[in-house]
This record gives sequence, C-alpha cells and structure tokens, in this order.
Amino acid sequence: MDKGHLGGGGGGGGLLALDASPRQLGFLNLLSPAPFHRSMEADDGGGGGGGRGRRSIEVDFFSDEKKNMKKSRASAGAEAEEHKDQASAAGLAIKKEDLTINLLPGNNTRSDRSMVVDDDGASRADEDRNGRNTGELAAMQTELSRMNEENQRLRGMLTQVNNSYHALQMHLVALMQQRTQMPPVQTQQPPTHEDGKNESPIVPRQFLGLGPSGASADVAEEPSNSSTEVGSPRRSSSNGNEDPERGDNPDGPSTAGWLPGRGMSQQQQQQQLGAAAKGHDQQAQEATMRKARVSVRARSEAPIIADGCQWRKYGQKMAKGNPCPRAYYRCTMATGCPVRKQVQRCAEDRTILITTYEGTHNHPLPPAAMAMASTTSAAASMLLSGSMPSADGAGLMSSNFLARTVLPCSSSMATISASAPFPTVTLDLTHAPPGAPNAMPLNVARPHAPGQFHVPMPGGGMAPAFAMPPHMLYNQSKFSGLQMSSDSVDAGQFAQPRPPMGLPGQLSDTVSAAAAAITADPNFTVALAAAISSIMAGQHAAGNSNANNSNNNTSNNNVTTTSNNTTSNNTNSETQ
DNA sequence: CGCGTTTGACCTGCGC
DNA sequence: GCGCAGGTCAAACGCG
Repeated sequence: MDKGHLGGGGGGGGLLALDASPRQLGFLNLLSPAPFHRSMEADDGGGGGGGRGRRSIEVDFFSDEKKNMKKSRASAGAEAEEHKDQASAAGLAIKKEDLTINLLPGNNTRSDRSMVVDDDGASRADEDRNGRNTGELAAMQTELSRMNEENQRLRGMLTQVNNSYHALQMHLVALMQQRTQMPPVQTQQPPTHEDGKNESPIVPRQFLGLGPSGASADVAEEPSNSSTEVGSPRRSSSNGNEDPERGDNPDGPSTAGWLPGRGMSQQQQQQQLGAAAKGHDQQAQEATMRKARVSVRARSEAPIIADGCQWRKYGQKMAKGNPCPRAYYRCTMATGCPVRKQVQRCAEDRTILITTYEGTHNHPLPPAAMAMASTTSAAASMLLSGSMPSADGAGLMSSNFLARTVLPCSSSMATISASAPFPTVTLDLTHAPPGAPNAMPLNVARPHAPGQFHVPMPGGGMAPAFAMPPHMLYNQSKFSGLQMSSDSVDAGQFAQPRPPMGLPGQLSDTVSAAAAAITADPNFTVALAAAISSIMAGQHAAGNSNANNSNNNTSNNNVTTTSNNTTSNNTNSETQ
C-alpha cells in the first residue's frame, strides 16, 4: 500500500503525484487523483498504461473466441459464422463503448468456459455441437446484451463522475476567480510565463506535487522551479525558465532552483527583464506566492525533527532577536530535491523546535516521511489554494482540520499567516494530547482575545480561535498580516476523543471528520483537499506519524528544564 | 576517502 | 547609497 502510494502508479504516480494531471487548475489536481484521471483517459479510448493492460485482456478475449470458433467451425457452418460475426460485432461494440467491460472477470471466465466446453465436446457428434453452439450463441447473446447493459450503466456512472468532476472544477474556478478579484494579499492569478503557458496557477501544483512522485515530479518540477519554487526571494521573480536542462538533470532543477545569487541571479535578471513587462501587480502576487512555507512547531529534544527525510545542513545563521541559531537543511534523499527546511528553537521556549519547510520533494518519500510531507504539502496547498487570505475562517478551519487530520495524534493548531514576504502555515504541534500530564498550553491562553474567530467546526460547535501566542508572534513577527489560530483540542470539535497515535480508528475518524468538514465548509474545495490529503496520509502514515510525533510526545515529558534542553540540543549546531 | 558539519564570506533584498 | 538581515556557498574540518 505504501509502496503503491509512494512509488506511484506507472513509475511515478503516487500519493501526491497529481501534478501531471491537468494544468488547468492546479488545485484540482488534488481533487482528481491520477488513477481517476487515468481511468478516464482509458475510458475515452486513450492509450495510457492502464488502457494497454485492458486491451491485452481484450485481445485474449477475442482470440479465445476465434479459437472457439475454429474448433467448432467444421460442423457449425453458417451458425458458427453467424456466431462469430455477432460475437465480433458485439465485441467491437464493447470495445467502442467501454473497454472496462472486457476487464470484468466474467468475460474471461465465460470465454474460457466456452472454450473448455468445446474441448470436451470435440469428440461428439456435429449435431451436438450445433445444438451446443446454438445454446452457446443464445447464452452469449444474452451475455452480450447484459454486458452492454452494464456497459451503459458504467458509462452513465462515468459520465456522472465526469460531470461531477467538471462541476467541481467549475465551482473551484469560480471560487478562485472570486478570490482573485478580492483585495487580499494573495491571489491565484497564474503567473504569466514567457511562452504564454500561463493557464495554470502553478502555486498549488507545486505543493500538490510535493508527494513522492517520480514521473510527476518531473512534470511538476518544471513549473515549480520556473515560477513558484519556494526559495530565496531573489530567485523567485523569475519564471518561465523552460530550460531543457532543468528537466532530468538532477542538479538542474534544484541547483537552478535553489542556486542563490551569483549564477542564478544573472539568469533571473534576464528573466526578470521579461517578467518586468508583466506588471508590478503580477510580480507582487508572485512574490507572495512563490515562497509558501509550512512551519511546524513541535517539542523536541532532538536538534531536528525526525521527519523521515534525510537532511544535510548547509548553513547556520544567527537570527536577530533569537539567541538560538537558525540551521538550514537541504533534503539529500535525492540529488536535486529542492526541499529545504529551517530549524530554529523558539526563543521563548527552547524546547519548541520550529521547523520550516520549503519546497517540494521531487522524489519518492519513505513511509516515515510521508506524514510530514503530506502535512506540509496539504498545508501549503491549502495556504496557496486561496484559503489563506480569506478572513472568513474557512482557511483557518481547513488548516486546523488539516492539522488534526493529517497528524491527528498531535493535537495541533494551525496558524496561517498570509502577509509578506511569503505565506506561512504554522502547524503547532506543541499541544500535548488530551490527558498528557505535561501538556504545555502554550497556545491556550487568551481564549477570548480580540480578533478571535469562531469557526464552525465539524463537530457542530463553534471552535474558539485563540489569539496568537507571543512566541508565535515572535517567530512570525515579519508576518504582520492575517494571523489566525484556533485551538482544536480544547474546543472539542470532534465528538469522539482523539485516538492515540496509530490507532486503527484514526482513518475512519479522519474520513468522518473530512465528510463533516466538507459539508460544513463553504469553501469546500479547501476542505476537500484537506480531506484527501488526510486520508492519503492516514492510510500510510498511521504508523509513521508515530515516529513523527514521538519526538513531540516524548518531549512533552521533558519540558521543564529548558536550559538543559538547550544545551543538549545545541551541542550539534549551536556553536556560535 | 567519502560524507556531513562548521563557519566565514558573499550575495541579495529591504528599509532608512 | 548605506547598513542590516536573511540566505547561501564553499573551503576547511571532523568523523567513521
């Protein structure tokens, strides 16, 4: 299961390998998983990988028929020919209408059965054969009619699903257009590319492609690097860099994508010249979109959170106002992976480790890394899908919902900060699970601070949204804009208590919560994205989240000695 | 010897 | 234009 999601279908699909699908609307890529899309193509007669497999079965089906006809040809005579013609015609009809029919087990079994019957009857008299063939013919005709009927039914289902998909897409487009017309900080205007390929809002795609996808990563990597690759700001204003070398070159995407200053800056200066003509508005939009981040706050004794990925430290810097240095890590699981993360301890509480993720993994992720990757990708996609700038609480709810569903064992608080220079989603995992003795209510204070939001939650109640704690404000002090947070635990949004990590009921809880959220959220597309992400993550990260949250939970027991924690934690990195 | 970390220097963006 | 801060590079260093 995990392998399938990770490796992905067809050598790349995978959990979040949805970027390869329609460019029309990146956010919808999440809504249209690759298998679904692929099946639709196959049903439409497309020659995808899935369609080929089906076709081979179909060939076997008809070859058996022909074999069958050959064996009974001696005595069957005209009836056999008629049978063959009808079978062929019916087969063609099936082939034209829906190849899926030929995949039904009954087809092969029936054809095999008919063949076996003929083998048994090879020594019988011709009359027997004729009669048998006649009976077979009638049976096959009825079977074919039944198959046609079923085919029609399946086609109807497919049409319905397709219509639903398009309706959803149109709805989402309308929502996106509404958001683009709104004044908020971020819009979903697709970045204009030099070659005119500007039909897709790339930002969501970038994070939707965060998943462990191989082939899709190649597809997703190009746009993500071209315009919305999160990275240093100087890099981002460039876009439309469709250099071929970026494609498969391991260092191409990442190096070019992450190369700051020097060589890359020249490239981008040239590209900026072209981009400058696009107007300042677009640049401003890109500036806000290009650098979406997902910050995870967690209590951890370890220098970094064990998120399953392999990181290499490439820098360390003393951040202003924080005695703890900020470490810069780069994903080394694959050459060219553009994902980076910053690790810094909270100045207020050094037991809290703030890990900020940037970028999209362009390689399959191990199961242990799926939870965090799904979390960050979903959060980022949600952030960039338009929920972030809205103050209607939808984004807040969704993020909170996301945080609860993706990492349900860690009662979390999702904070969205939308203002410049880049949007950031903060998933606060510092909350201990209910009942944890050493739960640090860092974010519980001021339950009725001004500016709080009451968000309708799936549980039916109203979840009070708490104001940003001071330390959180500090860590996002640069984000002066919309900052929302909500405590999901104390509000008791969900009727049933949050199960411990990795419980089997987690998925069902997630699904039910997702359904509730979708129905409750006016911006249901966001909730749908969160639901899908949560389900995906929950299926193969049920045990992974244990590892991811082990740090958090274990660290909850060691909250008291901050100084000791600091010394132990910084032995590795805090040398300045 | 290879890999990862450290760390000083460099580049860029931004505010004044 | 200047200074500051963030981010990154790359040589030096350490470790297995």
